[in-house]
Amino acid sequence: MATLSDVARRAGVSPATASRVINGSSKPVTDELRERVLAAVAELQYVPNAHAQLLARSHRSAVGVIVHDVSDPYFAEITRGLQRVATDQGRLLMICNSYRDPDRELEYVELLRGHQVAALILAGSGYHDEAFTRQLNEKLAAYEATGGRVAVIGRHEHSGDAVMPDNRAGGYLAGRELCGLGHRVIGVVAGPRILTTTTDRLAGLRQALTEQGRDLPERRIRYAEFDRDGGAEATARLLDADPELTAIVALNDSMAIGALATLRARGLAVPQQISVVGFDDMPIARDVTPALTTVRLPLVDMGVRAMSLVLGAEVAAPRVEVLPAELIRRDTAGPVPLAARVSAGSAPRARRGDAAS
Amino acid sequence: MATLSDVARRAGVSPATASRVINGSSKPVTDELRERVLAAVAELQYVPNAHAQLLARSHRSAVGVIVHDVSDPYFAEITRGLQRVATDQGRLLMICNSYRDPDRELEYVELLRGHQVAALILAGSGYHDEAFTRQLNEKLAAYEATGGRVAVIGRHEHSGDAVMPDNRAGGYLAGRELCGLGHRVIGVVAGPRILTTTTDRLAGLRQALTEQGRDLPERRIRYAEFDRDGGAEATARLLDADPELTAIVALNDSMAIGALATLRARGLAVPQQISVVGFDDMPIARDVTPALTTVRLPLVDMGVRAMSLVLGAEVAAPRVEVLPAELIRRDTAGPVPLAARVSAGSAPRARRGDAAS
DNA sequence: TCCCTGCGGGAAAGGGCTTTCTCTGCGGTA
DNA sequence: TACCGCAGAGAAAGCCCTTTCCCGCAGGGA
Repeated sequence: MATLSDVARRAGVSPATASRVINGSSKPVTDELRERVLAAVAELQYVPNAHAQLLARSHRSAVGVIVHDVSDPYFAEITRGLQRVATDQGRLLMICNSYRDPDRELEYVELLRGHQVAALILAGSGYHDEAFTRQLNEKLAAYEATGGRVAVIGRHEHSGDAVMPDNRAGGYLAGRELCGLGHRVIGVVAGPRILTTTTDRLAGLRQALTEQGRDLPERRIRYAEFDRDGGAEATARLLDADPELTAIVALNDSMAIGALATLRARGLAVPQQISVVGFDDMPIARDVTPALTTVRLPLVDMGVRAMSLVLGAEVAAPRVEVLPAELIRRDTAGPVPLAARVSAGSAPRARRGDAAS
Repeated sequence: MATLSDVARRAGVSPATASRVINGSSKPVTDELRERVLAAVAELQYVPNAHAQLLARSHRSAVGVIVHDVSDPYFAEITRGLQRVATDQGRLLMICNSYRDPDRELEYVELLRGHQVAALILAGSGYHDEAFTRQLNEKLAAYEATGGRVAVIGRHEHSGDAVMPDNRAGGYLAGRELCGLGHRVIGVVAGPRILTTTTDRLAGLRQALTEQGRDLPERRIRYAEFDRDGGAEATARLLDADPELTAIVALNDSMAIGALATLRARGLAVPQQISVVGFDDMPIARDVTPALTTVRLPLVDMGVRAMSLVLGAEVAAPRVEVLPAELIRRDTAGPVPLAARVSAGSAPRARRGDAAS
């Protein structure tokens, strides 16, 4: 690889001058030398060594991002928002996939710190794990102590800037919608229970049901991976345990799609026999058939906000921006079936009648 | 930020010793010093400066990857394959999204070269653009001249190692399938015509139709963006121009999903009234309703192969691995409707009869 | 006793670039 | 004519590590 001094030698100038020409320094250089340098660069196909540049400049400019998986639509959307702001400000993004492995998350914090990023953004659910949370906070604090900026998206841990989708309110919306449609026996296809996202959404949902005089016993909740196959499998288990289910809330859209697949496989008509509500409103939600009723989160906006926080002026008090959830009514949630409505009261009498029909 | 010499000073050793401890060098260090260094590292929350390390080691280890967009399922799958091999070999991946902008692609080649990557992988369609192709090849050649390895996935440009999905054969399979089902009036929802992927798939499709005595006039092809909305829009235009269409081939699955959306909006039953065949078999293809009949490409495997080529032994002759396409029959392609079969001969007489019915 | 060997540790030389500081030479002013 | 100031170029000092080379010392063999 050609180096800067190769270029300088070839152009018959000092490395300093070559550097100035190449980087468009403010220091003036005569046109003749400039031309010679540029010619040398072209002839040698010279590309500056980024590591050397970064080291010499000791100029923190890149921003580190830790997500579960960029190719997961939830994070893809958030990343789109992050990217938009970063590009506007001429920042490079370093994106790392933790695949929801806490250890890997910790490692990536160090890795990114080592790469001298100007800021760090952690997106995705936090964990109900005391030890991990403490460790993470220590690392983040150490990073902040050296001037690094940190923001989190959708997790509570961090004491500093945060962008929070209103998961709880979203869960509430889903619950209220189904209650309004007359459903009483509602199952939940949930993500891993160690994730705060799962428990937050669940809490909102439970609150809505309670307010409407329904309940949400643990046996109507199935925890699985937060993806399509997890949703399919959890739905199957739910159905096996409780055939009287008239509605399912999936705690994200991927799981909802898995749920729809299982329901289709079992010949259950959606929404005539059973309703489904998803969560997140990822792009594909409108294209499945029937189109998915779901709770929308402003994902791109979340990314935009987080990056703005982290690149904006430093403020003494930590800022927490809560972004609202919104119910998107499409075609997977309908009124409770008549048969189920008859047996609605959970009195044994009604149950028997239902079973006999 | 604490530096190595801070650590060394605190531990009362030389930077050399500190470095050896931290990096687990093969050179032996007494336990006492080791402990002192480790303690200092912990106290100072020391993290090595990655740029300095990379510079000092001058050790090309990372691999650069340029794709259209990692969050596009097509590339997400390929990337999964790349990642798998890279992780096995302890390589870091630097992934860049070109968003199908040739200039950005060129820039990223330089950027990655500057970052001293050991190899470069370009995934995604090439362009019918002489000037760009030449420029790209020059840059790649310059990189290879300095010992860099290069492989491309799904593009013809490069003269070296390549992994090629058999796009042409895939197009052929789609065409043969539809002909076999009796379709005669087949429309194509195509990606941008500047992409070689588009033209390759189209060529295979055209060959199949020709062999079966059908033709594929330009007016039955609509070019649009290679995504959902492009597919939806192109389908609408196609339908407007040619209401007699009984089948649509979408040149990738995203477009196929857009096509299904348009057909649904217009109340056309799939596959009873009109058939649809996609391309790529991305994961969501099985979850749309009806499940998408499509041409599968071994995406993950393509990534695996490419990374293996590039990290494996250097070989004099460039290797080109062609990976086969496979037709996946699901539910969107069915026999041509009876009405259309009657009017199959393009004789005016039959047409009139059809219109009267 | 002497020399050689080998081990544990430090000094110092890069690695390639940026940037400050210094120097030279020229034009302009007193 | 003497001096000042400034423009334009180069010398050199980092930036923070890694790794080679070298040194001192202790132990073992002759």
